[in-house]
This record gives sequence, C-alpha cells and structure tokens, in this order.
Amino acid sequence: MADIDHTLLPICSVDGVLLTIEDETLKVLLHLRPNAPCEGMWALPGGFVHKNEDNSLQAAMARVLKAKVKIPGLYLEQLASYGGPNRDPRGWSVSVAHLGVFARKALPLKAESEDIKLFPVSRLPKCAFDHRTIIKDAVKRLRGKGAYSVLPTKFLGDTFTLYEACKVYEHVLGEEIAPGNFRRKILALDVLEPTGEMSVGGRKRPAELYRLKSPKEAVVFDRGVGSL
Amino acid sequence: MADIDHTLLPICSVDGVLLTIEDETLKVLLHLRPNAPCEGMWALPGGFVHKNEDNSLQAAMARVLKAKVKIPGLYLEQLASYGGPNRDPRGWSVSVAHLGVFARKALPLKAESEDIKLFPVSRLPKCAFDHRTIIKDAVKRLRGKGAYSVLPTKFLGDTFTLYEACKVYEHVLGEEIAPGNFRRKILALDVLEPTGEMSVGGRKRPAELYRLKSPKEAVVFDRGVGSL
DNA sequence: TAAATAGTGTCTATCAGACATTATCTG
DNA sequence: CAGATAATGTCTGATAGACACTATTTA
Repeated sequence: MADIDHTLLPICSVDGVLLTIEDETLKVLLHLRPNAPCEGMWALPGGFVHKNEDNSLQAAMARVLKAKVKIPGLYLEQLASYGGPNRDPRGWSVSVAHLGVFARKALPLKAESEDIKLFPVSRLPKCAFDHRTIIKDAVKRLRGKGAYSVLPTKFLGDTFTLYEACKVYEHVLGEEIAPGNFRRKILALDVLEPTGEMSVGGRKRPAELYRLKSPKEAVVFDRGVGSL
Repeated sequence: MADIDHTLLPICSVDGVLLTIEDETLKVLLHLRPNAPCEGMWALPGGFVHKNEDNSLQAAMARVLKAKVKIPGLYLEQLASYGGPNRDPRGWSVSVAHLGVFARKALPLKAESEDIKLFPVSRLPKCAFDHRTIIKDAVKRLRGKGAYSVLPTKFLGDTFTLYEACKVYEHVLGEEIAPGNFRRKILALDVLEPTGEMSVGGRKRPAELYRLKSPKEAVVFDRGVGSL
C-alpha cells in the first residue's frame, strides 16, 4: 500500500444549500459562524468529512445537518464541488455542495434562532467563503430542474393539493401557471397518486390530497410543466 | 487561523471520463495503472490535486490530463464527486469526476498504445476502484443532456456538416433521427452558424460546413432534438 | 444511372396555453 | 349570496415527427 503525505492533501468538507419557501419567497437556511475563520459571518451549514464516521459524502452531509439543524423529510442531492487555494483561509480546500429542499413546516420552530435564519435568496447577507456563489448555483439548478421534475414538490409536505403544488411551481419557476392546465399536465405525467383524503381547514372548498408515487427520488420528465 | 490535523483528511483526486465516438460506437479512454493500488487494472486518467500548482478542480483535471494524454479541443465539465472509506485501498477518498468529450481525430495516434486504449462503454474491462460506476454515470449524463444541448457536437471537430451532427446525435441518443427534421430543428435553435466552406473529400455531394456559435459552452435548449 | 447525401416542402396528430364553465365549499 | 378554489371542458396556434420530393455529387 502506497504511503500518502497527508500534508499535501486539501481540506475536504461538505456544505448544504437548504432551500424552502416561506411567505411566497424562496429562502435559504444560513447559520452564523461562531468560530474562525469567517467568525460572525453567515454561512451554509457544513463541516469536515469524518473518516471514521462517514460512509459516503451524502452520509457526511446528513450527519453534519443532523447535528446543526434537524429537518424531518429533508430531500438531499449532490450539487457540485468547489475547490481552490483561496476559498478558505486555512488553505487549499474542496467543498462538496449539496442541494436540500424541505417544507417550511418541517423546520422546528426552535431551529430558527439568533444564529440560524432563513434568508430570501434574492437578498443574501454577506456570506462566508464562496457560499454566495454556491447558493446562486443551487438556485440555478432548482429553477432549471424545476420545470422538468417533481423536485419542487419537495417544498410541500407528504400530502398536498394540486393547487398548493401549482403555487410552489410558480414560485420556483417565477412565472404564473394556469391551475387548470397545471392539473391536467401533472396528472398526465403520472407521478402523483390521490390519497383518498380531502384537505381540511382550507379557507374554501376542500380538495383531494395527493402524494408522490416515488417519494425518495426526484423523478425527471421529458416535457415541462410551465404555462405562462 | 485554525490548525488542521492533516491525518484526518481524506485523499482527494480528480478523474476524467473521456468519451469519444469511434466506429459508430461510444467509447471511453482508459489507461493501464502502472503502480499500486490496482496495478495492472484499467482506470480513468486521474491524479491528486496539487496544492501548489492547481487553482481549481477543473485546472487540476486539465493538468493531469495534459500529462497523461494531450487532446486538443477537449471539452470538460464537472460530473459529480464520489467519496467513501473503501473505494480506494489507501483510505477514505474523494474523487471529483469530470466528463470529457472529444473528437476521435483529435486524439494523436501515438496516444493510443499498450497502456492507453479506447473501450466501448457497453463492453468495459474490469476497472479499478469504482470507475465502472463513474463511467456509467457519465454516459447517463451524456444521454440525458444530449437531447437538450449541443454537448454531442463536441464529438465533432471545429466544423462539421449537419449530416455528421445528425449521426452523432443518433449515437448519443441511441435512436434514429430523420435528417430532414434534424436539420430544421437544429437550425431553428440558432446555435450553429455556417462557415461558408463546403465539405471536401466526402463520398457524395458536398455539404455546407457549420460551426458552434459559442464553442466554449455546452448550450442547453428548452426543447429536444430527437425524432424517431 | 445507381447510390447516397443535401436540402426543402408538406401533412397530421398532438399538445401547450388560453380561457370558459360548472361545482362545491366557507364566511 | 359573494368570493374563492375545485375540477372539467373547449378552442387554437404551434410543432414534432413522418414522409415525399428535388438537387447534386461520386462511383
């Protein structure tokens, strides 16, 4: 077995761009860094890979997030990796960034505090490292993939009405969608199934509740869902 | 500045899945590993990030490739990162994989030798590490992105006829495309421009040569290019 | 001229998107 | 009832895909 000079290795971490929709606005979860480097700046939740604990990059990301902010039902996928000599003052570093999508109501109220906050992606604070770039890339991925996959439904709970889904797609794609057309198209794609239950407590007429057929994956379709 | 315990860091490397089309077949470039680990097995060209030489992950990939196989006009984009405790016998490792696409004729003849060969992606040899998985993912990306971008044209030289482009899209998508429809659609997308030159030495009627309008990027369109 | 590609035209089923209509709930 | 959403129906323009046709080259 070859011997590795560990002083030559770059730093390796995982970071998560956790997105949700609150007040009709796409927001990202950031935390205030308590320690150097970048102490007192807002940053993506992240941390080093732990060789003795983690079995994969995704597992490392999940462990880090579980420690900082517990979000039940969080959807995670790998986004991209960022590396360079200057992005972290501690030296040459690689960050494997992940895109997370969750329903606002899945975030425990106590999670939001002085040092953990949701920021609109269009009004980001000064961010640590190159996290602003990573967030921009994550939003780009979300919008790009949004029109062609069920990814936006991850902003909703386990069950949702078609009207709620339509509104979420509108916020992701940034354009109005005719609810009638949306209903026809999303049902034709055959990725949702009715639960049999009806929405309760809605302000108006109750609607059928639907759920994803394959809740774990973010199914991609051939055609879009848009409709100006 | 915080101090880093370098013995805790995973190994970090870059690997390239370099694809081309030869004899109407999608092939990947592999090299025979001369040293441990996995000595004598076929592997993706790759290597460690060099902290004092590389300014980014893409730069590291380019440097490694330039040393192992010079391919003028090679198109490179990041694919995904793979990490885990067992994929490399030397320990917990991260590989930032890249997808490369090149024209067969751009590969110097001397490059292909005993220890560097092209293999059909459908008939891979026993591969080192998890490189087989990475190759499969790269092909999946190529096929997925192929129908909606100019990525397949990177298999061609700087200039090409529409018929050649049509054939390349056929090989990437794995289905026949009506040349007439392909012509109409690819021209309507406004991503190509005529050079004014005509193809020479072709077996039949000469055709107009086209080139990419933005040769550096892999433009993505809204609609597909397919046509059974 | 036969074969193959270059290049253009045409037809049709399908679908995206616009919009209308009816139904059903709450306040 | 008024207002809002639920759910379905209808119409039209655009286009993907099939296919026919002519043109131009080489063998």
